[in-house]
Amino acid sequence: MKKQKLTNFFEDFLKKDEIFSNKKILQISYLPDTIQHRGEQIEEIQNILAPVMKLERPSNLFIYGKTGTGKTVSIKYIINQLKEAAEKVDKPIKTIYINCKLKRVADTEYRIIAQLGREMGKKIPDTGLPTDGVYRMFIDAVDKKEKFLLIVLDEIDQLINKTGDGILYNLISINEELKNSQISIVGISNNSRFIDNIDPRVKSRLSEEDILFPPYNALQLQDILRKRANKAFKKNVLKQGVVEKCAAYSAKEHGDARRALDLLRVAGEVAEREGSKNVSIKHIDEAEEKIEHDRVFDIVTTQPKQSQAALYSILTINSKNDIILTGQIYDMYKKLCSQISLKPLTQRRIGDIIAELDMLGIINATVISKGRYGRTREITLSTPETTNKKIKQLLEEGLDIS
DNA sequence: AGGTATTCACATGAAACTATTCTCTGAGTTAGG
DNA sequence: TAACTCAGAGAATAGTTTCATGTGAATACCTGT
Repeated sequence: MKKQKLTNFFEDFLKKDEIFSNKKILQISYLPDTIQHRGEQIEEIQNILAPVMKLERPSNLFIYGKTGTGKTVSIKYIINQLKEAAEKVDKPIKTIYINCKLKRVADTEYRIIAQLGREMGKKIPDTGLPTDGVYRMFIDAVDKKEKFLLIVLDEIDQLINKTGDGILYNLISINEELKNSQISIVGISNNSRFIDNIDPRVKSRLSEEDILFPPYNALQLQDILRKRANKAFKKNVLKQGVVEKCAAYSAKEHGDARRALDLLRVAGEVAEREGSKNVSIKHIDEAEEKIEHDRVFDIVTTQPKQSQAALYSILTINSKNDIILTGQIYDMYKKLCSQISLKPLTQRRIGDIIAELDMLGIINATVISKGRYGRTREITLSTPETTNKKIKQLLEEGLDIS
């Protein structure tokens, strides 16, 4: 009896595959073979980088634009083209793409240089070496024979405000040490103000050229979505208005194509799980909710214990009244710590943790001044009541609270 | 009444410290010739 | 004598703590009317 059920389940599961024909296409890692609505920018970048084919050093380039405006896709597309072309005519051109946001891979000066060195074929350990030693290794590797190196640093703003702008300065000055080779740098950043906060000497040299990727508007998003959806979904699966709704939703949020694609994919998954044969607007609403829900849960469960404890304190106080202040949280937190025998952190640190939770969008914390009665953060929760309860339960398990 | 000074309750910043992980180096040890 | 082992010095990094300084506006305190 049981066995029967099981096989049926899997059979059904297979049959359910009536929605997607190729889900990969909707994933963010997918590289489309043509890029829509970014022709202007791509052409501009190509023009700037083109001299490298004649073995002249192209200008350093700085690209900025909000998330999901096609920066990464475009540059990857161009790099691929360049690689192919260089191979064909046998020019010594090498490109390296590094995403500076990747935790524990490329988010410090040492790791960036180590990563670059590895790309050049050196074996560099994760730790233990002095940073300037790694610089030497990298420079030696590059300069061994004549070549042109194009380094793309994606999400460079994350790196800089974590570690300062020393890296950029060093990286730019490497050129002076190289005898045979030359380096050009392409920096990609999400926020355009970032460039104003760096050392002016570095600034002028890094952004010899810069290019702005504007957000997509709703129509462009629709185009992009439709093109990908045609390949990703089976025929006639998407109901009328689905693509439009996805596009509208994301256009509202500063034209983030990544979001829109995600939304479409999750909507498909929701429909699939439901056993529905097509994706309707209802599924999009559900997907929207699910994405947010998943995001919050994911963040909460992956936080370190101390942050979880702080969050739990906030949730506990919240059930009594609605305006919460830093001091109250700290008191509650200390009580909680002795209860679960956790070594309490200082108030200074808890203040930072609260700021972090705010950044992650789990809570809303605003600094307010209450005049004679001091200055503090006023904290409210950004998630609905039901979610809060679930989060609290989750934390109780994680923190072993009886 | 109107203006200035205080004061609260933290925020915010910088530096120093701790613990962990990892490499490199050179002294001491071992095993084979 | 070459190969191996192992402890100690140095580094990088994440996560804190310690110390120092900053801050916005409700109140307390004056001051001249």
